[in-house]
Amino acid sequence: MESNTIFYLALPILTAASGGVLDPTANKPRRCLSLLFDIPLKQAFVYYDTEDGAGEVGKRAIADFGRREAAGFIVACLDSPPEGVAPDKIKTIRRIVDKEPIFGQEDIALAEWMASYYFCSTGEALAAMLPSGRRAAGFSSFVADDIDGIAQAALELSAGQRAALDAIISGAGGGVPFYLYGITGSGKTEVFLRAAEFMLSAGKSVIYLVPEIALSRQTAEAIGKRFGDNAATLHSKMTPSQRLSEWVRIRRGEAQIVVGPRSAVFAPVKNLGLVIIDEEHDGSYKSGSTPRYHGRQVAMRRCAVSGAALVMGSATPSAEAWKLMSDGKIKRLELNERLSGGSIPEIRIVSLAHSPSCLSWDLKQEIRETANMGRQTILFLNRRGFAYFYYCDKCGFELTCKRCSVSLTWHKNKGRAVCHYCGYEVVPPRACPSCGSLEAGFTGVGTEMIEEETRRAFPGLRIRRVDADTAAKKGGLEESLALFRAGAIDLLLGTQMVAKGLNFPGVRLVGVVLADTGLHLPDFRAAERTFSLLVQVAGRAGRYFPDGKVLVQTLRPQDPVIIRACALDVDGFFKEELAQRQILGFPPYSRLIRFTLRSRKPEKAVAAAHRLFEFCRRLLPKDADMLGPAECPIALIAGNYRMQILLRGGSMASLHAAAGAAISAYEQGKDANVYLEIDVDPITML
DNA sequence: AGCACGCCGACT
DNA sequence: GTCGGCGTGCTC
Repeated sequence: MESNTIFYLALPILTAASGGVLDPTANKPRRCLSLLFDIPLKQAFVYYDTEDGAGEVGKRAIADFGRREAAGFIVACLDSPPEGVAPDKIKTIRRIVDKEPIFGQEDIALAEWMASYYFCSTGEALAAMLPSGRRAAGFSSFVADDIDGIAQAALELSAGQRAALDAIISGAGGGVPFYLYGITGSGKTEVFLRAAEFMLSAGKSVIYLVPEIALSRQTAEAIGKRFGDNAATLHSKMTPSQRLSEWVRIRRGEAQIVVGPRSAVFAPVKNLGLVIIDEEHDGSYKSGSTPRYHGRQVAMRRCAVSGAALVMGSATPSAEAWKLMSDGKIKRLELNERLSGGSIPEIRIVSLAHSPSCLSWDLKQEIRETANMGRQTILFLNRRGFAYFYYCDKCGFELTCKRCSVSLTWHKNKGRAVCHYCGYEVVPPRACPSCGSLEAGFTGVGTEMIEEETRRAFPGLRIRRVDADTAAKKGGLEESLALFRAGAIDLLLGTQMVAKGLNFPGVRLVGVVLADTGLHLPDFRAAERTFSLLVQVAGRAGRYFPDGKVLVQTLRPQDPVIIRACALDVDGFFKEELAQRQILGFPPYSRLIRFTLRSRKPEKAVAAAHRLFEFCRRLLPKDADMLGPAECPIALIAGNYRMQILLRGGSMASLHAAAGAAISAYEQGKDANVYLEIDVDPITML
């Protein structure tokens, strides 16, 4: 502020009598604070501390920053202004926010590690570590609450559970993470909870990570029942101030077990002994905005630094975890008995090829039968909106990129099908390249369309659709689920969100409307996601309704992914999938760094992408290559055109170093109107 | 990132 | 004549 200068110039005359300029301490160097802000600038800003010298490392401070006021994180205290900063430019802190530091030295070290690994600023990393710092934006995930199972300890453990628990608490891994692998209902949760109880009794703290959607108030309550005041939860329905008060409780050491989504990995627990990652495969562990960290990666770092144990678990591990288990870098603990009594339901594959409707005759028949029995149906669509892909109705042929093995996406304005990994494009063939049929082209399905058809086919049924739009209204999803549980709805239709209804006692039939929609996404993880989703649906469904049925509709009943998912053949799936990944050079056989360049002007984004590409090309290690530059699958978002470059290498260390060098070179003389986004270990590439 | 300054197009 | 678009530059 200019007024500051004026104020100081005017001050001596007014205050000379009371000390002011004549004060002998006036020339003494003043104590300075180094602040980091939650902005993409990788630079600290120096301020004078307040008169009382309340500034301390780890506290937040409000300061005049540019033309506004902002809260910064104090990361250093200095006895005098540092060289290189003009002393007359230094302003004084407005006020100190915290009575006690909210970050310790180890937290700042973790933020610095995040900043270097994820190419963000340390200030952004610190902000992400606070409960109310950034909005926790969760996406797809899949866990039906097992409230009773959490609240009450099982009386006796199975042999498998006992063995797994013993391995974990004896520290048999010697620093190697554990993986609890077992079908739904095999009692993973109980092992997690017992391991947690053991750590607590040993005076150590526990962080229990769950997917975003799993963290309802009910789950939190069940955990509270089991652990009492010892537990802190950070769920999505909490207000920022509630989260902060939980945070403070944890930091004071009043809660030793913290349950929460990915951001809970930063919980400021004392004496961390164990981190649990439930449903390890879940995509919501990866942050979708800066800093784009992966909860699992941060957990591994925290555990490595602190010596804490790490235990993950899922019925459908990620391909990364599966490979690490095969290589012996993660210790696999297998649970293969089904404890909860439920049996695997009948899972039937129904072909939807040549069907004029998206509800097959078989599915309609089963819906009718279920309704006649007075029972309920769930129709499940694994992708919302419309997914367009080239498909031959006659032979099932699908147009994919030869280099990347992902579906090509239809570009109406270009009149071409484009690969969003490498940029390859073709004019879609008029006739099917495989069988010559003319019944080939771009097709798609969506929830609205299915709702319409279902209502037409079953005018007597009480049908409810839940998706992102309807659930966005407050209580929309909860209300629908409550009505469904109460039997006031006969058929529930929707995306992932309906999963919580899978274990309701009235449900008899689960119909997966189109199992292969996900398979057509331009993403090398498409098969993995589809597989995981189907196995989870089948597993959950069979848990509580032994007479239940699962009908899986697909355009490709012969697809091995679909067949293996319906047979719950996890080993078979990964054997083939990993072989495929190895051939194509995708993770887990390589590591990826993704650059996204966005700009108002398409040509600027393109030019910037090519400039960055050149730097990368010159700096890339020998075991690395690049895909792109290509348009992003969603090329235009909010008026910004987006281009992407994918770096792919054998080791993250060398790839990361090259990426860092390329970014620095690119930043010199870059176009101000192009924004570069960096995603290390990306999991979605839309 | 956010915010102000500054310079060119369609409106009360 | 002005309101308002977004390109440019800066933040101790």
